Amino acid sequence: MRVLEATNHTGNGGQSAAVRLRDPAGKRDALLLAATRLFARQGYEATRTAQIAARAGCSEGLIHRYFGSKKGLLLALIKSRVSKEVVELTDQLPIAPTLEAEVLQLVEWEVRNMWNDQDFLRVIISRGLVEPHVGKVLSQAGLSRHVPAFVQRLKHFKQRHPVSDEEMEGLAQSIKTIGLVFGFMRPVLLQQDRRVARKMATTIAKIIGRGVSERR
Amino acid sequence: MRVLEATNHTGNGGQSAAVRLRDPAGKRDALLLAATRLFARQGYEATRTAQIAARAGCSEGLIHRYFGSKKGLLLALIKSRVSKEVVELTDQLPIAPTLEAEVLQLVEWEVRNMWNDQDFLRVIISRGLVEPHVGKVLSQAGLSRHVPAFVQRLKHFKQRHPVSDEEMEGLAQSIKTIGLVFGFMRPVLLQQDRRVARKMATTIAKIIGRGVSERR
Amino acid sequence: MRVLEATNHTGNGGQSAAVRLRDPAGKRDALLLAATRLFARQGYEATRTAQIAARAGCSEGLIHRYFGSKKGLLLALIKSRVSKEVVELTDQLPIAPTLEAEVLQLVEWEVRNMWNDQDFLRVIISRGLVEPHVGKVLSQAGLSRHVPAFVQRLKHFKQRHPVSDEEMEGLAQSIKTIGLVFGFMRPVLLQQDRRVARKMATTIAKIIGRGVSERR
Amino acid sequence: MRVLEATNHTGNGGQSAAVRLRDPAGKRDALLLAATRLFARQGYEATRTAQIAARAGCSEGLIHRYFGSKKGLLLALIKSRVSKEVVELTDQLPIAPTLEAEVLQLVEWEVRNMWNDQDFLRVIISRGLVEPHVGKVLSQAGLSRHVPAFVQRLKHFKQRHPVSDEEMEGLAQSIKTIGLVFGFMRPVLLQQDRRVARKMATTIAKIIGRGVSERR
DNA sequence: TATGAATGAGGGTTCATTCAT
DNA sequence: TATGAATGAACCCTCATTCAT
Repeated sequence: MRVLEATNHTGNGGQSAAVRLRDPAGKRDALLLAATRLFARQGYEATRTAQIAARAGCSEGLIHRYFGSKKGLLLALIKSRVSKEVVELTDQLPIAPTLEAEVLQLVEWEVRNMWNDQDFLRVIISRGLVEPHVGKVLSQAGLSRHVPAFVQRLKHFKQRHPVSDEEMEGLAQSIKTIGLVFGFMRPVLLQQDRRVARKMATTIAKIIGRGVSERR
Repeated sequence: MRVLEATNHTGNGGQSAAVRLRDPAGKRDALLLAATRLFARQGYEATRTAQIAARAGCSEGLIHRYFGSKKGLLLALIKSRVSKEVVELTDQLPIAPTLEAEVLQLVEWEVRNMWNDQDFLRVIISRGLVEPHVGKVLSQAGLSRHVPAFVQRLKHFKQRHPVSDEEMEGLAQSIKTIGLVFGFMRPVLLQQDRRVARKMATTIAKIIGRGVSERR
Repeated sequence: MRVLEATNHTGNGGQSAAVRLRDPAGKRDALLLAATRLFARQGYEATRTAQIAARAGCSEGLIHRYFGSKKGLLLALIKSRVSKEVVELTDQLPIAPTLEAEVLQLVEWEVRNMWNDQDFLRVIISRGLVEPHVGKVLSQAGLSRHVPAFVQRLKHFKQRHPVSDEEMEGLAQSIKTIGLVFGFMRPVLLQQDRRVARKMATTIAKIIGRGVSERR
Repeated sequence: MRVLEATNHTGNGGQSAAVRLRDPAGKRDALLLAATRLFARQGYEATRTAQIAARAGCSEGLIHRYFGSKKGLLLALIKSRVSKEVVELTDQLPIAPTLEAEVLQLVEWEVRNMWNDQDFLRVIISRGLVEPHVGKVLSQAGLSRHVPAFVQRLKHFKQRHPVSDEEMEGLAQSIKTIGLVFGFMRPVLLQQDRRVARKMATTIAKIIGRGVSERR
């Protein structure tokens, strides 16, 4: 019972389905995809290489040919993810009219992102607790991603709401923090209802928004 | 790469190693302690029962006599921790004069607590990602602990700063959230400098404090 | 949940039941009894010393004090059985009027005996297959027991039915053989219906009886 | 007291031991063969999987790949034996001229067979005493095999020696019984001299033969 | 005498990795 | 290139035996 998650990556649509052998890049990707899912749900150690191969629809030996070892597969998986292009924030998210509204929409965006990235976060958080080397990449790929972009956007409101650089950084970090906790930790780890978590995130976002916009 | 961790952790000073001690409760505790430490640093799967026994200064067989299995040891460890008495908050932390100051001191207290509980958090977070059953206890033992007490304390300021119940809850949750991220996730998982993290927590605490105390 | 098969062996009926400690001979017997039953039903290797102690209502350590080791217990068990007094055959079984009737009643008696001795036979047969030393005692305690007595009884009919010594011996051995197979092997090992087996034994006994009494 | 039993039993003569042979069916058979021998001589429990693998000339892991577990190996061994084709009796054993001679030759044939099957009988008898499920197969594979064929052959003499169906069945069963006791139990279990046992079987066979052929 | 806490050698089994095909 | 049969190191666990109490 093989689950073929590997779809055509070569784009040679006309090829017979039965002769889909010889597709190195496709198998590589299939292995990465299968490993991400399985490592995320069962943990790295509890996942068997045989399982990964089965899910990817190829043989165990290929894991070693392509990635050298099970650990090599894990590292490749993380690397491939980290090097993924950062989506251009402004392209998909216009700046809000007020600072409070901006904080709110950024928090909501983050919460959504963290939820969508849950498989990767599961892998990297559980491994990061054990392998310091892996832990460090979480800064880049998880909790610092977009922070400069956030700061950039928040600066638009500096005129009306003069905020120190320190507070600006704090604000951006809060957004990431809330995203992590209410988009991932609570719904995924604690299995809290997702809507409840999102609601709470919104409430907090409002408090924070008020905290930076209101000045004595 | 096997780390052999000592043999005498029971603190029975100059006693010869060959002596066969008879101390059920002591050995039980020693095993729980050793397991907590090792599970925290290497992960549950990567920790060998032989290692735990060595660190606890007793034989491997005892793990199975007392806890049935390696997994039983993990569960006992979690249970014993969860059932630990919650420290009476007010006893050690007088209520601050202003709401802002209270928020600040609670955040600092939380950050400190999370840091001190890091071994337990490491274990329960990495296991919780894999075993849903374990994940659920984190709600009680980690992220909801003290929340009612926080709310209680914050109500003292209701007169001067009228805050809705929803916001009150959000406020308490923020404190836990900041504690988790800046007391544990950043310094432990991301290996960020502890003082930097604490500083950032303070900054955010101030923003939040202002957010609830200032009203339009 | 201890099964106390050990009843009072000291005969000091007046003793309080609660103070039944200190009864060496009783515990020894209880251990032998428990071991026989368990070795018989589960096999020697699969039986745990803890199980034996529990069934005998005493501690594991006692097995080693009394018998030195688990194997010592097995050997003691066999020895105690072998040295048991052979019941005087004639006391309970009057000689039949004819040779055929005598063969028949001896076969029936043997079949019954083998069935009653099944626990001991189970132990000694399964161990005998593995330990040559143990195997040898089966000759004495199982398949040769009473053979001389059988021959003695059958000689009463020599006058009317002149049978060679060789055939006399063969006749006695047949009786043992039928007893073993239809009193033990078939009902116990093959789980054949006991009455069916007994019936078959009777049929064969008659053929044999005829074989020695009829002469050309 | 560990007995190290060789390494090369596969009969692949001068081949280097380091060569990694690829021969699934061959290894499977080698494991079954090695296991039969070892289980027979030392008992199932006392036989180590490492020992079996060594004797079969392959690795321990293969036992689990092919048979799932040590117990699976035992069951496979029994099954493969039971399903073996029954040799056509008439092909190798012409019917004797008289009933007495026929009984005699069948007994001798059975005694020989039981002796030759001793390894399988050792395994199945000692296991059958412990596992009822296994015990049942002995009926088919041991003590009932050929019984119908015996009856068939004996019917040839019905004209001259009218024998009831019941006696016919008893006669066939006697032959199996004598075969088991004098071909296996006595020489193997009791270590009685084989020739002595065979002689005794012959004597009894004659008595029985006379018992069915002579009529009043 | 009797207990049962403690031991530790050794077992069956798993699984990442290798390599003949 | 791809496979999966074969390996073997190392794990968790069992249990007869020892010994402090």
